[in-house]
Amino acid sequence: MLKEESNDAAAGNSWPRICDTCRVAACTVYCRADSAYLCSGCDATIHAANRVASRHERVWVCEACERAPAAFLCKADAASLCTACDADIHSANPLARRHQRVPILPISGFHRGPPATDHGGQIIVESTLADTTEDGLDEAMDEEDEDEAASWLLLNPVKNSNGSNNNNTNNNPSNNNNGFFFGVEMDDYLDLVEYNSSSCADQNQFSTTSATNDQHNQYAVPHKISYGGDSVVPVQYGDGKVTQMQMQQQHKHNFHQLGMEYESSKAAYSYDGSITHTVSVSSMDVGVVPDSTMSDMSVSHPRTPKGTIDLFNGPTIQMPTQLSPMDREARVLRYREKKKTRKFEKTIRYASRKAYAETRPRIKGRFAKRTDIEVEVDQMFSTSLMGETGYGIVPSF
DNA sequence: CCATGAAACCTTGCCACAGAAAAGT
DNA sequence: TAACTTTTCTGTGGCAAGGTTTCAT
Repeated sequence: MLKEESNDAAAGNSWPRICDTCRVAACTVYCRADSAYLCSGCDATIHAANRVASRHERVWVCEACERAPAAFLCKADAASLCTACDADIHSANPLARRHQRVPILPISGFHRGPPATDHGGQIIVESTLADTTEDGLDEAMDEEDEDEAASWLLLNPVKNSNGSNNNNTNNNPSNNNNGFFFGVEMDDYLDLVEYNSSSCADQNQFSTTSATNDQHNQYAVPHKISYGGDSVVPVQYGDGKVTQMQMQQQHKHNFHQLGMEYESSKAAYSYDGSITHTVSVSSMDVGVVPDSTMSDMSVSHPRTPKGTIDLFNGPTIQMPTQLSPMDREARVLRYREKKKTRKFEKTIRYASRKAYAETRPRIKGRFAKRTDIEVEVDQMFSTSLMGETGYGIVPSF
């Protein structure tokens, strides 16, 4: 099975293979026409340059070794794997052998953002026209966006001082958090990490000055690189429409981004700089909080004890106290870009775990212990299935 | 227009277990 | 230092309980 959350590769430019073009970022795709390994940004730049370039066939780099072009897509893991890794991983144990794999399809056209697979395991290629269809609506919402975006710019001292968007009852004047805790998300949308880059010499590639919108898109949605190997499986429900629940979540996400007003939240923060151990992220939050953010945090910080968030280890993010008009405009623009790419679908990070969870016996919704008989039956089933097909198939329900 | 109760909706915690990562030898 | 073993921790889905919001009266 694939390794989980190994961020080592992302830390300190120790990627197995870097982009052949910029040489500052990890490669994510391999262009067959150019025989080049490219990062997302360079891939977008190069292959959006002209029609000929856009026809170059590319494949994702193997998510396991991150060195070779992917040859197979494992449906169970939703992972793109090279031939060697595929053989290695799927010969590890009988369960892994049951994973269904299909030859990976090349990417063509101009794709933007991270790899995503649909239900059929095919790569979703975003059209450059996608944005233009939103323009009308986007313009209509510009004014609203402006206000909303402004509310996100908590660094605005007026906003902070009047408390209109902050129910924080802590009146301690020395408290400079002002939403910084909750800025785990805010950070993602406003790229405050960039302000940290100057004080943190060993920042990863995201702090490079050539941050394009494409790179921002990497933050906005889970990306395979963030997990250093295992896959991300976006989940859509039913006909793919955003559910009411998701809409509400978005609403809360928009207006209670800082968690100050979200009363039902279980997160128990204390504003004197400590966090209690009851921080809880619901399953819905998984889709709301970009995982890349979480992984970014873990890039430089080792795993913390269960139930804690280690926000105070490591370098302190320096918050600018004033924003110039240009800074503000840039932030609003970036905010809008990310708003377009927000995804509220629940993200399944480990499809194999999902498969296990779905097969697991339950009592009133809770997982229950498997009896010996059930284990035996399961083993018999898997053995006979593998005997018949040679390849294992993860059962679908 | 306000108060009250009911209904609908939403959030959270719980459970077992495979597997990844860390820690120990 | 490498190899191996043990321990710790995470993520997964369905249900129930309890909290919140909405609506009718």
